[in-house]
Amino acid sequence: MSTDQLSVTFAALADPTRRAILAHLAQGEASVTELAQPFAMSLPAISKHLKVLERAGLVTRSREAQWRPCRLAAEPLKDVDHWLTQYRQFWEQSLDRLDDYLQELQAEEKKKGRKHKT
Amino acid sequence: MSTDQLSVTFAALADPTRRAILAHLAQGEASVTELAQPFAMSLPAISKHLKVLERAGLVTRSREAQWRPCRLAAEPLKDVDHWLTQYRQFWEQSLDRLDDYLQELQAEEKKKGRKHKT
DNA sequence: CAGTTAATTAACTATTAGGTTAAACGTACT
DNA sequence: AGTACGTTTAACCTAATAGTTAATTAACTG
Repeated sequence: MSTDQLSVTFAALADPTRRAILAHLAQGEASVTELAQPFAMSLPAISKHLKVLERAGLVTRSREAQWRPCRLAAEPLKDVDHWLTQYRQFWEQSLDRLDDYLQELQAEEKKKGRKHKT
Repeated sequence: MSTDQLSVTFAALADPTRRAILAHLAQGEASVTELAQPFAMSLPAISKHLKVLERAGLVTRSREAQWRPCRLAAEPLKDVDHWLTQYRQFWEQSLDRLDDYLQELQAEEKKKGRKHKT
């Protein structure tokens, strides 16, 4: 795996379990066992997923007695969002083209309408 | 690797070579050799990267004589953008909090101001 | 038809990812 | 001190990634 920040972030996001964990954390802090609960997967597996998320900077952890509560950290997602901006025109553009097309259709309809009226 | 669309897309993006290829294609259509040119990497390696991008739906290809020109397809990026929306509040929120803080400071300033006036 | 150019496929190698079970660690409870 | 709870580490397995070189396919060119 590449080690640049964006690659590490994308790699971390390329797993449904990890994305589900992030979604859970979006609701607020949670312990490892809590996070593991929805999955048919051993605790060490979840622990590894968390480590991946942590290395990507998407999760931070504190210590509280024997628990290691996890929190969402959104900065890398912000970076992804920023990276996306250079491509946004490509789907907005096609919407614009669809818009153009629809407007053209409407214009056509108007013409026909006029024709029918005359 | 997981086979759901989003995982496949993120995995495809988790490589700097592939992201550079996308950036190149954002400038317009290009052949495999053209795309390979900036990299110190064999052609088959690029071919494989292109296949990954193609499977993720990020690139489409046509045939033109012995060339197989590649084009950017942005739909999966749109999906990523959409997925991100559920997290946008997390970095906008912190800006809001900064906003709140600044407003509080201002309010404080006003109070002081009033005090001085009275 | 022979040769050249563009790209892919095949076969191989090394590394990493994602999972397992079993053992160890750290803290709290009695 | 001993036990229970929450979590991580160790050791291992399998499959997938990312790269290589060599051979192959496909289309144009003289």
